[in-house]
Amino acid sequence: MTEIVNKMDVLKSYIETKGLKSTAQRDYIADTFFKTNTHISLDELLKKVKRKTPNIGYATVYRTMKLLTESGLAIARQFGDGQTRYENLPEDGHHDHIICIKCSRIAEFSNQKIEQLQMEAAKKLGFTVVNHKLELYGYCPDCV
Amino acid sequence: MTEIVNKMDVLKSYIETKGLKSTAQRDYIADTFFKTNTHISLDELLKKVKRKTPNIGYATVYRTMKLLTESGLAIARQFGDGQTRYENLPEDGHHDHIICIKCSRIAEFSNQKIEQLQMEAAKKLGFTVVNHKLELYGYCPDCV
DNA sequence: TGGTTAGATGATAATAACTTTCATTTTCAA
DNA sequence: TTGAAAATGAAAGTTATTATCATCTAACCA
Repeated sequence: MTEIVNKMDVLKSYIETKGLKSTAQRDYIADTFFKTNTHISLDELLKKVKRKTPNIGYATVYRTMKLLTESGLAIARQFGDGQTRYENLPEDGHHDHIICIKCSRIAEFSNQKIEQLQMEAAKKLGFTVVNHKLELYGYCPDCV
Repeated sequence: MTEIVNKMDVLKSYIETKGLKSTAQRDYIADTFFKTNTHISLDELLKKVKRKTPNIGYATVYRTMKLLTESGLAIARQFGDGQTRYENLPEDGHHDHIICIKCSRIAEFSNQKIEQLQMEAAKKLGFTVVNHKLELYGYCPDCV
């Protein structure tokens, strides 16, 4: 609950900083997204939003998610199915994904040791890491 | 040199197994791709191929890369620029990528310890890993 | 070897996802 | 309140990918 309020506040302040205006549509789309746990696509989010407000258009959802991505409140990801999927900013820090190649189920995990080794590997090449993406592909317990 | 011959042989046997026919166009596209070190897009590969055989069409390049991907000789990747890029099957085992978010330079690295930790993390969730993708994003030595 | 046929090709059309445009509506600071 | 700036929704435009279709060609066989 406090989570949702906080994200909304972050969004509000981002909007204010950028000199944008707040609208009912954007608020509702953002709120709906913030309450989502899955990696949602634009079409899926649009469908969800339309249940209560049928007159919202695809473009508005698109623009809202673009804004949320810019502000760091959403993360855009490509899992290889040809669609961009949006993920909520995790409260408890970064996590990685493991995707079942049979049923498409996505589980999450995080491993501090891996992160550390990544940093070290990058450093060796003279790179500075600001972000990373780790995806494992395999079979989930139900599909093995 | 032997590398290219081997990959061609693998392709030939894959074609035979599947009951397909061999063609000059496909051979030339595959050969060109095998000699490529970069993560090449369809358009880039088409351009390369057209230098010697201008009458080859996009569709043939597309279909050839699809075939190479199916046969495991190429790896399709999405680095987030909206295009699928194809990478040669590495001789020396799997590697990961580190991408400069300023100049787009892509460096490669591999770390056995990371791979091992991935396996362990997956196992904890009951998953079996068959593949993975690790990308670090940051600044390269020239762009820091 | 020539005929047959299933696969391959190249041009083009069709999709699908994403992005932009534009007329209109809404927000909000003065 | 009002007017400039931003937002919206519908629709059009892009871009990359995939499918279609009329030939063409490889490869097997009589």
